[in-house]
Amino acid sequence: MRWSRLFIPTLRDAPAEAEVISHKLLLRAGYVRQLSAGFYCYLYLAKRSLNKIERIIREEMDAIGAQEVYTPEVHPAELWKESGRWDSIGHDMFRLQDRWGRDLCLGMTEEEVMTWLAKGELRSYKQLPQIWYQIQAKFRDEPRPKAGLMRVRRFTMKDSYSFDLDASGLDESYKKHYGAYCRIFDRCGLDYLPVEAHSGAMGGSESHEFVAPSAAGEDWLVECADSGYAANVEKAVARPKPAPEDEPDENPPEEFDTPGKKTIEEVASFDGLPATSHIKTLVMVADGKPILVLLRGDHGLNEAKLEGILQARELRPAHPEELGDWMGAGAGSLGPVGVGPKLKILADSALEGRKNMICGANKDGKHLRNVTPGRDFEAEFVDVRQVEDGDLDIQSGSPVRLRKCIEIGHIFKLGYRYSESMHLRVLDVNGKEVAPIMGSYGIGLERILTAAIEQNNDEGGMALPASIAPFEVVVTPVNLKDEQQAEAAERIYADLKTAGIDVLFDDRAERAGVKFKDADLIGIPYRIVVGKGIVDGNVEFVDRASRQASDAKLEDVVSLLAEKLVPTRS
RNA sequence: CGGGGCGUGGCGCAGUCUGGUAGCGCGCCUGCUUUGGGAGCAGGAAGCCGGGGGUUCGAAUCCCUCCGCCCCGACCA
Repeated sequence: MRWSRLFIPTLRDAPAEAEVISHKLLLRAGYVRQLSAGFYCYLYLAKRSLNKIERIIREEMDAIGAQEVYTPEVHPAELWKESGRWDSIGHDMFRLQDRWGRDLCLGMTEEEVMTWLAKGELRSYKQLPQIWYQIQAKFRDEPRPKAGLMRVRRFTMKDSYSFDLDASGLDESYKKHYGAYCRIFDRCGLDYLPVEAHSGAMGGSESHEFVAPSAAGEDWLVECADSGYAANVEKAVARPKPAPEDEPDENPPEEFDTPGKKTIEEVASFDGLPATSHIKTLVMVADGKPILVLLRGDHGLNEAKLEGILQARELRPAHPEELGDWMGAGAGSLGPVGVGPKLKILADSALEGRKNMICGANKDGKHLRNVTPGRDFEAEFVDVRQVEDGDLDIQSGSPVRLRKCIEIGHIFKLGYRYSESMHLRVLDVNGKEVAPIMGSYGIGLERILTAAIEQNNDEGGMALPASIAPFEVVVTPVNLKDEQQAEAAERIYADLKTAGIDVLFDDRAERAGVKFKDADLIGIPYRIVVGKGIVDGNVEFVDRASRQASDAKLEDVVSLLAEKLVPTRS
């Protein structure tokens, strides 16, 4: 394409609304423009790049035998009522009504529609397994869209769904996706890794997230270099840093005054014991029912774990009034002694076997000392602790590390949740009705672009991997008024096109500096500069990412580039 | 939803405190010169100062109200 005819509105200054690097560069490089919060227009360059990502995904999905389909973005409410998610999802779902007042929603994921489709058509085990996928807009009314394309209200998703006769079949489908996802992200040139993940509102047993480490990410990845362990922090387990030995005495609990001391830190510095000797008492409300959750004073609650243990749909901290009603004291003076069996008490496993700890007395301004779990209160011990940097890995015993990352894909074993709730059945080999077992698998296309930019940029702009850059190479004549340069540049452009290379020809009547700056900004991986050297038959070949430049013969440059592109094309 | 910030030509900003009829840089258009890392000179176009209401002789500026955008938190497949 000839740059002079294209709409690539680059900016010298980043608009003030942009904070993260990828957002700034997407705007500056003329990739996107924002329509309103969480809604973006994709301009020519972004669309080209997304098309390439789409193509890679399509090739790899087709390669595992998945079949591409397309379902409507607007869904009738009935389907979502059938699965129960019309009520459980809440404000994240865009809802609307048609002219007759019938409830509809915009698709945020497609388990319901795909299960409906399967229900109408699948009759026999002989038709299984099936994997159906689509690449389509998804809508989620995020409470806070942010960071450019990172968290938006309309995005493009590759979503696929597998239907198998039994668990081992699902294993197969799951493995196929796992492999396809690795190949997709490899081909997109991302630094990424699969991690064990929390299956959240999707339900189901096994789940992996594919994450791209990046400071701009919103998720935390827990990893251990020695064992290779990697998990989302929502799911991660590790051994906590040990607490000092407890006092061995066998004294009963004793109340003492702690006027105005509310946080663990305040109480600890008041009573002189370390935070690890305190019990943090939280009152959570799970589907309307109060639960007491206990943690070591220096630990934090992992709500995802708790939600999983309780199988709760909705989990929230208790309101201050509720604390008064249930506990007789406010936050900062709560404790488990004397509370059971009225309230269910869950204690984090780090409290198991501990003695003589300090907790709130359920009287404002008072705490108890010499509190021993198991003796002074009964609790069920569970893992509800949020893993922290420096905790010890279960396998290797080495410290784990926390890193921020961007979630780019997620695969779930759904089990029978949707086939049961929506009554999907096929006949098995004995002529008996059975529910197929399902999996669902998603990739966010814009997240791939965002992660690629976050991972590949410098002060000059983006340096996208060749496989997903909008163009593979830009041809830059330094001075178009120089006939020899103009002619050579035209010829290289034509030859590159003939060779099937995705080439952008910067034929604009701009000075060389402007062209270089723009080419760097929009992130084209290779640049061929046609300048004064052309009198000796030389052009310059520049690698965007490394900024390394070398001379090449005019007649060699096309094959030189073609060779470099080979690994990016498979 | 709670807290904070912002809204002035396409982009970045000043002007608002102390009311007097809008300015700077970049970009854009025309011409000439220039041509290897965002050129120079000359000329030019472009703004209901987010919307509405009020105060005032007079409002970008003061008051009320609504809207939008960004950040932190809550939330989040």
